[in-house]
Amino acid sequence: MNIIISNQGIPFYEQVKNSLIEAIIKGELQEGELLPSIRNLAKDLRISVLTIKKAYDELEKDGYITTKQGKGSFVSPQNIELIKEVKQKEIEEHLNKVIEISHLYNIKEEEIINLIKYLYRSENNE
Amino acid sequence: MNIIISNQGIPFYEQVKNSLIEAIIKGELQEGELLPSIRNLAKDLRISVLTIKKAYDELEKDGYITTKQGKGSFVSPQNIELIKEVKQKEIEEHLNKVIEISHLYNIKEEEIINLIKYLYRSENNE
DNA sequence: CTAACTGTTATAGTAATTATATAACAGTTA
DNA sequence: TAACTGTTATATAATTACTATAACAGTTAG
Repeated sequence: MNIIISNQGIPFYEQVKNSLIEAIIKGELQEGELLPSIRNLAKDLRISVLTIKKAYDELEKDGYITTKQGKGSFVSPQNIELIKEVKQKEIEEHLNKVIEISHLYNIKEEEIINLIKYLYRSENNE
Repeated sequence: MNIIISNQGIPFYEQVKNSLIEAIIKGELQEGELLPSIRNLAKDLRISVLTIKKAYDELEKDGYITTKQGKGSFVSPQNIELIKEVKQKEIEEHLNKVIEISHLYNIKEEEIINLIKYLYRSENNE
């Protein structure tokens, strides 16, 4: 598992959280698997234990992991469909903003669709 | 011109800024037109003069208005194409995030395109 | 010129968020 | 018991957003 954090506006704990969610979704972290201890991860990333704890707390709140004092944090059984729904809402929010701007500038639906097709292919070829 | 601000995470100065940009784009504020004085607008919206000033400062920095001490702030001649380019970059950023999530969840391009067509129509019927 | 508008700037304070170090406390397990 | 886990308290610092107050400065109509 690869977690890289950088200092660019996005809080450290968010970056850690997102990296772990991604790893879980990609299957790099399997159900029941033990996460790095907050102390170890903090040492590896050279940030505070409390910052890692905050990330883990949020992951637990969101149902991705469970934590037990003295034992560690474990990947929860994942309801992929549920996660997908959450992510689809995120997609909708982004698309709504796209459409809001499009209407303001009279950008046609067709243009947006072409742009999506273009971007979709660029990313696939990475 | 209608500016409404609310206390929901988005900074006041951003809301003011965005409202004015929208008004300019829609033509509600014409080139050369005098904007409300920072003091009046602050009084109307019941927020600090300095917050309005911050919004106006950013609008000036971004080329939407020009401000002269003692006279007021005026809508700049708009290079609509330039603005459109800026906004297209915003659109691209949103779409890139959409695509990032899509790839993570194996959501097909077709699904996204259908979603955008659907959202496009819903907004048109408002 | 003065009054009444404009914007500008300085000072100082509050509040929330993010991040930190240190240290003590508590559960688990070999 | 030692060596891991996570938890909690305390204190500090930096940044962002927002505020009030007040003084300073340019513009313009009367």
